[in-house]
Amino acid sequence: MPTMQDVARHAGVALSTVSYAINGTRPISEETRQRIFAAMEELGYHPNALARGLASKRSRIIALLLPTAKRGLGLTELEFVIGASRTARDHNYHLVLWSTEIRDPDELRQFMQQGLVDGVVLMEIHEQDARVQLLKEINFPFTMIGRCADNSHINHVDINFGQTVQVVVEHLQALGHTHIAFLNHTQEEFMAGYGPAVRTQRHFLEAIAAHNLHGLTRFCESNPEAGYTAVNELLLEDPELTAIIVMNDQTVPGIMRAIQNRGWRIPDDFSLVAIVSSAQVAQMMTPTLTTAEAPAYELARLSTEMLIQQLDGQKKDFSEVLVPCELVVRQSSGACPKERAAR
Amino acid sequence: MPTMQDVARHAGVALSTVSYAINGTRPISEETRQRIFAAMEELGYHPNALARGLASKRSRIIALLLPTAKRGLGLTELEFVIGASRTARDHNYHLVLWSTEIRDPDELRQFMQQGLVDGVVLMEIHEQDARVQLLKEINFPFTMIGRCADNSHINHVDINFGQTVQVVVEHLQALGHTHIAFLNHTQEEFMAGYGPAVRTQRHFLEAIAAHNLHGLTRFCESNPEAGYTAVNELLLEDPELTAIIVMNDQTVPGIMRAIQNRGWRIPDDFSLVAIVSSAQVAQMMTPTLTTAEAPAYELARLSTEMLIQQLDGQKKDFSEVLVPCELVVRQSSGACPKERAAR
DNA sequence: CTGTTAGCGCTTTCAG
DNA sequence: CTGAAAGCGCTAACAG
Repeated sequence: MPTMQDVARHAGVALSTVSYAINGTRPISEETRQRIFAAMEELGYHPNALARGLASKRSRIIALLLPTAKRGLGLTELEFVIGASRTARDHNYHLVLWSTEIRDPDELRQFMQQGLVDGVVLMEIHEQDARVQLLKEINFPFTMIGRCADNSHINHVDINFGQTVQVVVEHLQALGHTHIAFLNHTQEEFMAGYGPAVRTQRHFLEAIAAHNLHGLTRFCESNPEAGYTAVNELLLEDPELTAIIVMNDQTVPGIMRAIQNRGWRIPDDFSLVAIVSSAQVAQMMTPTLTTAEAPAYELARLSTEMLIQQLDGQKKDFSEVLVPCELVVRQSSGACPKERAAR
Repeated sequence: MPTMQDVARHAGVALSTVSYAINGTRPISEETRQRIFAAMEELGYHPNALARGLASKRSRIIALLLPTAKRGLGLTELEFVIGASRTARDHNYHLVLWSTEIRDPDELRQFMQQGLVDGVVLMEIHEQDARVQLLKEINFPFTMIGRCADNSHINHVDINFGQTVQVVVEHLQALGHTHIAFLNHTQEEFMAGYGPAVRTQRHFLEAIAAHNLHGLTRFCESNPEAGYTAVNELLLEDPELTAIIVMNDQTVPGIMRAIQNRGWRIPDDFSLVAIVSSAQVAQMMTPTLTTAEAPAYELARLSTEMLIQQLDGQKKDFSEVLVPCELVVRQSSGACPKERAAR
C-alpha cells in the first residue's frame, strides 16, 4: 500500500501538500493539484482511514445500536439497518453495528471509550432510558429513532403515532365501526415505558374519545396463539366489537383464525388493521392486510443524516421529526356488518 | 480521555509496560500488573482503537457485505447481520456493514484500500463472482456464505441444498406424492449463476430421478401474483401434480390462492413445502407452512468465526461447512389425494 | 521482568 | 501558494 509520502515524492511536492490537496483544506494551485492526483492515480493510492482518524480525531465511523428486543426483530429493524448503512455511505461515513443483548449503559460506555466511533444512532427508546442519560452526561454525539420523556437538546425522529392511529380510527369510523379494540404490545413493555406501546395506546384512547366511539385496549404477547386468545377475550368483554387495530404483526394469523373460527369472514363480519406494519407482511396474509406502514427506511435515513450533520458541525439547533405511517387499505377492512351470527 | 502515557505515569512504569500488560504480549510481574490495572481503573482508561489499529496494522474490524438483492431482503438477511455482529463482538471484533447496490468489485476495492477492515464476509455468492476474483488477487482475507465455481482455498459455509431438497422430496414421497414441482427463483438469477437457484434445481432433478418420480421445474418472480400464475401453468403442464416445493416465501400467498381457487384444500388436495424459509413466515400463513428452515444465524456465526480464526492466524487449512435446512412439518403438507375435483 | 525508542500514516500548526 | 515538523495513541523491536 502506497502512503502519502510516496505520493508526495512521486509528485515532487511535500507530504503536507498532498494532504491539503486531498482534503481541500487550503488552496492548491491547479497545476500541482493535477500532478498530485495523477500521482495518486498512478500509485493506486488510497488514504488510510485509521491514520486519518487518529490524526484528525474524527474516525468518520458511526454506530447503530441494535438492541435485540425480546419480541424478536422483524423487517422494520432490517430497514433501519439498511437505511442507516446506506445513508452513512452516501455521506462518506462507515457504519458499525452494535447488537447488544440488553439496553446496557455500561456496555455502551465501553464501546464509546474506544474512540472508534464519532457518534451513535439509538433505537428502541424507552421513556426513561439509561443509555440516553449516559450519552448526555459525557456529551457524546447521538440521535434517536424514538423519544424518551425528556428530549430537549436531542436530535430525534419517530413515528407520528398520534396521527397514525387517528387516521386508522377515522378509516374505521368512516366504514361505520363504532366498537373498536386496540391490541398493544405486552404489558411488560408498556410498563417499561417502551415508547410505541405507551404513546399509541394513549393516542388511541384520545381518538376514541374525540370521535365518541367505544374503545377497549389489551396487551398481547408476540405470537399467533396470544392473538387468538386476545380476540376471544376482547369479544367477551365487548360482544359488539367489529374491528381490531393491532400493533404486532406476529399476532395477526391468530387473530384471523379466531375470527374465522366463529364463522365470521374478514372483512364482511370483522375488520382488522395492522399498524406499524409493512407491505411485505400485508401481502403475505389472506385476505391481504389493511396496514399503516412504518416509514422505517425514512426514519433511519433522517436519524443518520441528523447525526452526521451534528458531527460535521452544521446544525446548531436540535430538531424533532415525526413521520406518520401510511395507511394502505387492502382487503382486511370493510364496512361494519349490519348484523352478524351470534357466535 | 486518558492515554496510555497517563496510566504509565500514574502507575510509575514505562509506557510500553502498560501496553504489554494490556495485551499480555509478554510476562509482567504480578505486582506491577496490579498497579497498572489499578491505575487504569482509577483514570477510567480505555485503549484507543484507532491508535492500536494503526500501530499494529490490525484494526480488529471486519465487514459484512450486504448486497441488496433485486428480490428484496428478508428475515434471512436480518439473521445474517445479527449473527455476524454478535459473533464479531464475542471475539472482540467490530462489524461494519457495507450495503452495496450491486455486487461491484470496484466499490469493494475502494473500501478495502482504506485499510479500515481486516477481513470481509461475503454473501449472495454467484458461480462466477467478480468480488471473489478481486479478493483472491490482492490476497485480502475473506470468507463466504455461499459458494462459487472454484472454492479452493476459500473458507466458506453454505446451505446443504442437496440434502435439504432430498429430505423434502422424501417427505413428499412418503406421503404418496409422485408428481412434484419445484418453483425456483427467477430465470435471470439462475442464468446469472446465483448459487441457491442453480444448485437446488439440480439437486431437485437428481432426487426426482433417484426416486423415480415425475418432477418439473419453473422459474418465478418474487411476488404473490407470479406464484399464482406459476401454479396454474404448472398444472397445465402436469394435471396430475399434487405437490409444490417452493424456494421463495414471497410467492406463497399466491400459490395458496391459486390452489384454493380451484376448490382444493391444503393439504387435503394439494401439498406445499417452502424451502430455505423461516419459522416466522411459516406461522404467518394459514394453514401454517411445512418448511425447510434456513440455518441463517448458524451460517453467519460460522462464517464470521472462520474469518476471525483466519485473521488470528489459527486455521492453516481451508474448510467448507454445509448445513442443511431443518424440515419442520406443519399443516401445508399431507397425504397425496386419492382423487380430486377435475378443475 | 522492565525501559527506550522508532515508527504506523495522517492532520495541522508554524514558517516561509 | 508551499514546506517542515510536531504530534495523534499505540505496538513492537531493541536493549538491558
